[in-house]
Amino acid sequence: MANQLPKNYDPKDFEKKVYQDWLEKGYFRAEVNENKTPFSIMLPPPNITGALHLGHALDQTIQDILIRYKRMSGFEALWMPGTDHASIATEVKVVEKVKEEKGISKKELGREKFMEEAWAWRDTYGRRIVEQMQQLGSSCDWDRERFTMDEGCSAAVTEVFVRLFEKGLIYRGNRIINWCPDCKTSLSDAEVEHEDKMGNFWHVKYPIKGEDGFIEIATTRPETILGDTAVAVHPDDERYKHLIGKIAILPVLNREIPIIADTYVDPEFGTGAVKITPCHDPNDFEVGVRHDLPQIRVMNDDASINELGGPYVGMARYECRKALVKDLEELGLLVEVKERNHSVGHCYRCHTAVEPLTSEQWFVRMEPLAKPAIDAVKDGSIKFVPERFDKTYFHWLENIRDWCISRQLWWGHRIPAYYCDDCQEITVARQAPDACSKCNSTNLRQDEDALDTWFSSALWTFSTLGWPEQTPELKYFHPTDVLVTGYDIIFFWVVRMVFSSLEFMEEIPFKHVLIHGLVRDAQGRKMSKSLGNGVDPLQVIDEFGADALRYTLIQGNSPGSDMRFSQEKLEAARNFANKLWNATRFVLMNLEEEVPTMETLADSLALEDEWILSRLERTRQEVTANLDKFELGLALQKIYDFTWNEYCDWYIEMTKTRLYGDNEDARKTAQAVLTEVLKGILRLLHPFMPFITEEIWQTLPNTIGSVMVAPWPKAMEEALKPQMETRMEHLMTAIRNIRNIRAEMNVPHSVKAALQVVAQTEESRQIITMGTPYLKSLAGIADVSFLEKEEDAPNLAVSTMIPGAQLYIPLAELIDLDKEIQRLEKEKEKALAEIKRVEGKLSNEGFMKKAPEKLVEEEKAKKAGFEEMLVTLEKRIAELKI
RNA sequence: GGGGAAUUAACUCAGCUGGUAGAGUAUCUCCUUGACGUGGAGGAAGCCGUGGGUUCGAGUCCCUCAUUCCCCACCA
Repeated sequence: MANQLPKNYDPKDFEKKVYQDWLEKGYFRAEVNENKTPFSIMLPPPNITGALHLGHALDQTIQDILIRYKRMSGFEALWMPGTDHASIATEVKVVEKVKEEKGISKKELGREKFMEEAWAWRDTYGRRIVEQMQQLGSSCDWDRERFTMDEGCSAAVTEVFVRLFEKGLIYRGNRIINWCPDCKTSLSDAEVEHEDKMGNFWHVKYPIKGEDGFIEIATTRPETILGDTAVAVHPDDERYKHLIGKIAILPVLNREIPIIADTYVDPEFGTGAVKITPCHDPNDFEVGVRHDLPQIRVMNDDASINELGGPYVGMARYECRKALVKDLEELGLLVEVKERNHSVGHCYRCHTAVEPLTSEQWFVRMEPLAKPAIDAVKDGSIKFVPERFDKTYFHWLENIRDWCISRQLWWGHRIPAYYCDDCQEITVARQAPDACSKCNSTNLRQDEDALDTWFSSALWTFSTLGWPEQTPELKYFHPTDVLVTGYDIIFFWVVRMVFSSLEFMEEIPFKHVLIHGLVRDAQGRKMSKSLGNGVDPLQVIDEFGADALRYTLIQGNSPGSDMRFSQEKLEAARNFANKLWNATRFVLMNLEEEVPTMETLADSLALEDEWILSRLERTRQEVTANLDKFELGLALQKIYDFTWNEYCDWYIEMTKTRLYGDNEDARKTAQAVLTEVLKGILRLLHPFMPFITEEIWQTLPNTIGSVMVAPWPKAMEEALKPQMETRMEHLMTAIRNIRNIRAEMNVPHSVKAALQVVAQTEESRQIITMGTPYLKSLAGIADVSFLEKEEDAPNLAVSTMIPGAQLYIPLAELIDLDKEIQRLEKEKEKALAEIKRVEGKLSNEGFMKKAPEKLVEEEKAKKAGFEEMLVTLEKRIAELKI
């Protein structure tokens, strides 16, 4: 007897060991191998800020399935892992840590020391994330692990910056940007989340200089009044035409500001007169440029009011708002306050309300880069799965504005720009220059700012493969095959990878973008810290195992849509693993020392052997097709159905007669097929549930090495046996019907019935003959006999049928006649309904003319079948009624 | 304001290119049959959101409406 497994499936017994074994054997390693076709996926690098959550688990499970599937299919499969420095998020965390441990600010600590702290953080948390990924079973090539701030990635970042600068696609300028007063840094448009909030709409009147009148404006942010440098009206607005060119007096500050005409103003909106604050509103900034208005920025970096804010200096922005509104009221200049729904931008990291303000920053000119990125998707070079996400992608790129890439942070790639203190020249260079390129001064300062995190992740597909060097890896593995990510970061990342790769590699970064949804809690809510409904993947793994977690995340999930995560689903997944585990135990305990392979069988295959092998091949075909179309949920469902419903519920049960019988050849054949099909299941299931499949694989005879590197099952057209499948279907129908009758008649288990069969066709006779052992073992039949003529059929019996044969079970002493008549009447109703339905179709001229011939034939055959059934039923009922 | 998605059995969701509706969970009945009670056998349960259209035929394609959700947007 071969190996044994413990009675209950307990993943804790082996998951760690199995993973360790894979690692040691180097199975995750991918090399440049010209004899194989490459297949590569770049892991979206998790942030080093924290722990893995279920979203990561989903993201990585999908990638691991694809990678394992391709690896088994003979590709040189590279899954490149890594982590992201997450500039803002990490800096905030490290600042907090420093404050807590040392009681000082980052400025007090100094740049150098601060960076040391941040690197220490990276070491700790970067390591932790890798460990977590390994628990999940992720088969990344860890030898190639990268970090967005490692030497190579940093060199790529500098190279890209310099090249874009030289090409005129990066520039420095004083523009309106999004400012987070809490993180104290600028943000790109993508990093701002807009939220609709109920707020006030304050109507304020500004006096007109030298006149008695006023001009009334409306604002949702009164504190920005301090920075007003004009009032604008529409040039055609009759109400205000006479005021154009006059001077308004800014309340409280008493600054004189012009009343100007600009078509930007919508006369229908608000009062039709707009306060213009060039430093604190993007539109006003444009108006200001057009009219050459002064720029007065009234806020500090923490959004408090600066010295230009007159009496409000030092106040926080909302404090100032309150005070100013009060003052306006006292001055009699506040006309009214209306309630108004408007959208307020928030920082995507700390959720503080973002302040638009002017600031000196670095930008990437987007228009020339966006165009080729749009084309790459339009011409089908890059495909989104599901397709609809290309709309999101196009919309974003078609409306894109220049990308603000500088951040007022230390943790990140420092901008390679050097300022000359003497002549103010800016030198952008790959290496710190010794002297100013213009005046040769050595009074140079490097820009203090760091780059947007996404600037470096945009290069991820090629910076990780050695770019700007033309390494063999880069040539071999790029473009990558699939990018797997959530729909929430299409803007942040996908878009930027595409234009970066097109610009610098002159090719697409990936061929497919597989988009998945969010993992929500059982009530469908987003998982979040504040709700406290987050689920820790490690805890799930601890309780149910990584395989069950992976199963839960994939089962019933279709690309692009969100999913709910619940305890019940985990239990179902665990139960499936347990089922497979026990099926294996069954196989193992029935094997003998020598197990023949499929090639060395002495006996011919039985009906159920051919059937299960045919079904396995069909399943293989479907699963492979599904995987190729990224339909992972469907693929898994099919493996599940085959394993549980066909292999366990039918095939295993049917082999028992041979396994426990005296015929050694038949016994060995059953053993061989049981093992063979189980191996097939393990290989198909391995990408989804790597641990249990490996653990089981190792216990089976005639396996070499690991299931992880076993070949994906090859096509075996010759295994398809449609006739056997049909025969089995009929036999299964017979067995089910008899079981059904027994259940309805409440026949005790101990009572074995005789079965008498009237077979009209040779085929049905064969099915019953071949199926006799199974009718006995699975349907509680004592013996089977054939009747020559229908007239010989017993009267006091229950009956059922399969195509071509009537089956009688004489249970005279047990059956309730009325009940049986009732049962038959019900069947008759069903048959009548079916005949009616089919007749309807067949008498439909259109159907007969236009439907495919095959379908018409099928319907005709069905009709004949039901009519035959009806005749038999009617006869039976008549007989019983006597 | 623009775009997208969802609406299928009590619950959570599948359902590819149109051909008589599926799974898991829950529920009901029975079963300690030599892998598994994390199990086995059987059952009940669906006008596939509304109204129209295309078609011989629509859960599946097109339009309308309703409800819910998501994304985008410089409505001062």
